[in-house]
Amino acid sequence: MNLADQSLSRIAREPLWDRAHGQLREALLAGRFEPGSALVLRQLAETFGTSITPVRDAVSRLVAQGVLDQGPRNSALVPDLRSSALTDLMVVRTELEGRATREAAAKAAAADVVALEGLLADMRRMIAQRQLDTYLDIHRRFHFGIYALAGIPILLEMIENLWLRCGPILSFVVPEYVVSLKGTDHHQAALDAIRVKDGAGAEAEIVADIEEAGSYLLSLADPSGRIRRPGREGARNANAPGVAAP
Amino acid sequence: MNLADQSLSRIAREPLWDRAHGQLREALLAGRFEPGSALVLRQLAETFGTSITPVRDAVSRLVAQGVLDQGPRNSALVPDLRSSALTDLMVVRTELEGRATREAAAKAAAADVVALEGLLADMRRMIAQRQLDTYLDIHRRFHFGIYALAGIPILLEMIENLWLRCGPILSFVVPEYVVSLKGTDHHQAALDAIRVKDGAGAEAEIVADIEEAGSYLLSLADPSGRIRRPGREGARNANAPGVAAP
DNA sequence: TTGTGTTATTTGTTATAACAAACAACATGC
DNA sequence: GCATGTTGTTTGTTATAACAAATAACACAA
Repeated sequence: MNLADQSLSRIAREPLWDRAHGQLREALLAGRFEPGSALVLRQLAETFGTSITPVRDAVSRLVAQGVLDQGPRNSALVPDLRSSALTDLMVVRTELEGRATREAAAKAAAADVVALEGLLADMRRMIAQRQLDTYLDIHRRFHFGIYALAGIPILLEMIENLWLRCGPILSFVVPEYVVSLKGTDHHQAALDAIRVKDGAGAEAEIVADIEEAGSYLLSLADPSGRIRRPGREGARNANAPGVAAP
Repeated sequence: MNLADQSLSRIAREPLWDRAHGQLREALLAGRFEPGSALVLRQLAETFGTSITPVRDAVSRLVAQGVLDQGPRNSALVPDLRSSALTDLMVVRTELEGRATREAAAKAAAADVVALEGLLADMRRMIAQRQLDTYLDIHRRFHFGIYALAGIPILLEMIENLWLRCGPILSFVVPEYVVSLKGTDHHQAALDAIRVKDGAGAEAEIVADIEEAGSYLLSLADPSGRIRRPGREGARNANAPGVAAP
């Protein structure tokens, strides 16, 4: 055995399609894609500085996951959620995230609760400072921090998939709903319930959190059922804004 | 308008990768792939009579859906379910299929129940005649017939994904468990509950059905947790047996 | 015999080009 | 003027070849 084994770490090889997939995922979750817009392979390939092959791979995986819709001509569209689709999504989310929370309450250690408490404090700070982009990120880490405690990888994977499906409109809650601090009390209450291992209580709070945010989003629907971004400024650029080349 | 509109029907264009994806799906569900075996792109391409491009597309979609595992070198493996993974899968399945059944009971019409009763009769006949391959198929149609009544497309899609994940070992229940008719009473009871719109009762029966079959599969696990096919005859051929060229 | 370096083979990844279907713009004919 | 056919452009699909990483087989030296 030589010195190398102690100081050098494993080199991870990440294919281009994997990086493209990751970037698209993050962009979706941050709401940087306009609902209803089409993802054009050659355009994205140019943005990423690759050929269309890895991009096609990344996009088709997203479609397979149900994160992107497939439009006419097998094109990939950013889902333009309607009221009914959102309602359905909420049914599955409450079911799965509720169950995960219940399991988490049974298994959470004191240290886990402390860590989550820290995230909660961060969330409050981000709102106070109007750092709404990073708020969304920490908020996500808080929820998934709970779900991870359940220790059921497959459950976690499916919940992640559901969030990705909501991705394009998730950020719609920021300007108005989040700033009014409406969700935070449910978060705090859920965490308090987890601390005392009250599984049913924790589940109820998380479900309430999801349904309250869902109701707000539903209230944004226009008569046709399409859910629109509440802000007054126009729609952002449709294709891969903010997605830096790898 | 001319005669053509009345006699000719829409021509559906189905890409090669879509057909490959469909065939792999069916083969998985029928248990024609040996758990733990690797899917080799060039081999499948030759089987299908295409280049590797559409095959790669189909396989990568399956991996993205979590239906296939990814092994070293980004290769695609038929999942070799261990006890813990199966247990986790059962948690999510009972949660989702239970909810779907409850919703179905609330919305089922008399005609729906009649149709399901027919499938149930078919299932009994298939067992009696030892047509176990077609039994599995009708059994699947029975379950999904119920879940479809819930009228929640996203829920249905996720349940389908869960079945695909169990696919490689689903057929393990056939030789011993199914023939003993252990599951059929739950099926009948669930349907009876749906008929009288007893959502909770129907849910309980479906959950019991899933958990009973799950327990049986769990009992097949060897000391390492790997779940083996109960029959005495050796493992079937690893790569795409019975998958006809398109 | 055992450890090590080399080579051949396997297999997923990427780029590229040819292809085909859909759509839009335009021109043509009644 | 409106319907219809034509053409060009856009864009996803497929085949092919070159590539790169991992693995296995083998040869050679200590």
